[in-house]
Amino acid sequence: MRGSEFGDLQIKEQMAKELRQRLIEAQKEGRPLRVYCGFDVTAPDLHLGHTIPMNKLRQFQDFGHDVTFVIGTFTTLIGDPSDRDEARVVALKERVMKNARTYAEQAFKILDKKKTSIKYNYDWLSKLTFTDVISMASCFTVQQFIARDRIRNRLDKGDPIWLRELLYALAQGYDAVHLKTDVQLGATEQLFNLMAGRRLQEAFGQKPQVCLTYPVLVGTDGNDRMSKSRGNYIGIAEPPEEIYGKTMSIPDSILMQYFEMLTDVPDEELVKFKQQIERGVNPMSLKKRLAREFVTRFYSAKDARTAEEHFEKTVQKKEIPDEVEEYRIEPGITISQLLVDSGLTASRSEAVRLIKQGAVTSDGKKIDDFNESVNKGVIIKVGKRRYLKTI
RNA sequence: GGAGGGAUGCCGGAGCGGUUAAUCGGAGCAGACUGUAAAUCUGCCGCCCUAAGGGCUACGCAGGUUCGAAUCCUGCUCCCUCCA
Repeated sequence: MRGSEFGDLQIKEQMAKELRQRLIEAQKEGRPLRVYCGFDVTAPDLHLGHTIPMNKLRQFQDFGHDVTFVIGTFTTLIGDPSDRDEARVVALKERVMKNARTYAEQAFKILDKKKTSIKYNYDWLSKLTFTDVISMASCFTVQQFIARDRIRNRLDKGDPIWLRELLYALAQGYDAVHLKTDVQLGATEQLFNLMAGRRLQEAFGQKPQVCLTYPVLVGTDGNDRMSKSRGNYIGIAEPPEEIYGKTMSIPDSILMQYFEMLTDVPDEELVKFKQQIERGVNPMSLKKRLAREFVTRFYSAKDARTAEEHFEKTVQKKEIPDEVEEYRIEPGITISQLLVDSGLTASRSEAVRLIKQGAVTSDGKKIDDFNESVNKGVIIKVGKRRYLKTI
């Protein structure tokens, strides 16, 4: 139960109790618990936010329980309100199916491949009939939906609430029925959907699942929830240097939160970290530790060291990285033209702007004339970390 | 079927006839500083040009009024709310 968060003490106690009972029962019956967590495929990559429930799944797995990683290939299609014409829905479906595959691959960075079953909820949800949906709908009242904060607020503000959004809960709830789940994990905001699963399971004569919910992870900007579309995410399949660098860029204020929610660093050590920060120790050193934790988990300790060296060299010491992309030029090309041609800047205007801002150097010398010509064999640097070697 | 509201740059959101390439906030980028790609401060943030100047596009779409429109008018498309 550690790390779980319901926002409601009563539910938490109830769930703790049920989980205990369920574990005892399962042991008596000599069977493992069926545990699952579903993930909608809104973007092609899994990020740190996804790893919170995944780590929990892994724990269950390590204790010998059955873990199912459900990819929401159907629920994702319901979720997106912006795509409505036929052609785009088809495209969306293709994209979802494609992304689903990368999800499955990435999931094994955390889960044990041999012990995990991956399932796609399109497989069973798409087969439900309208009759099925109606009978499930009879398990809920509109009042229950209105009682939800998010819905209430939108109602008050006069914002639209799509019927489909309400049906979403049924779809997710049915996953639990189909899988005959004992335990479902999800983010706190998913509580309603998880509870819908309980209700449906009862209606189908099953024992209602235990729900465990976890806090939503704040993104690297320290403000909004982590999501790919906001660009404040760290993807678990990103290159090591990228994971390391992005971690170093999180605001100090969310450092401890990340340690607590995303790593296995023991509590005692975390207490020490907090004390260190209070004593005025530079959070940078702790952040490096955090960055190493991430890279180690998704790659290896060796990759973590390499990424750290890369970071220290290029960012802290501002040295040129070992490997700089080479770009073939016609001698005498102007710097602004080069920046555009090579794609280092999106337009000539941008190139000119950056040069005026003193952001462009050639072999370390600042360039201040955008018509200056460039020779072969120099290293062009734009801003903090864009490099190019002319050949 | 009826009444009303809306569509603005990556996002949010001002402007409601004239220094408006368009207030402001966020994101992004750059510079300074530093303890890191943190924080803070400053600047930039449509495109193009032989560039402290000039040009061209831009405020849902298509026309119109006007010396001049994102701002007014007409039609169209899409969205939202309420009533039936």
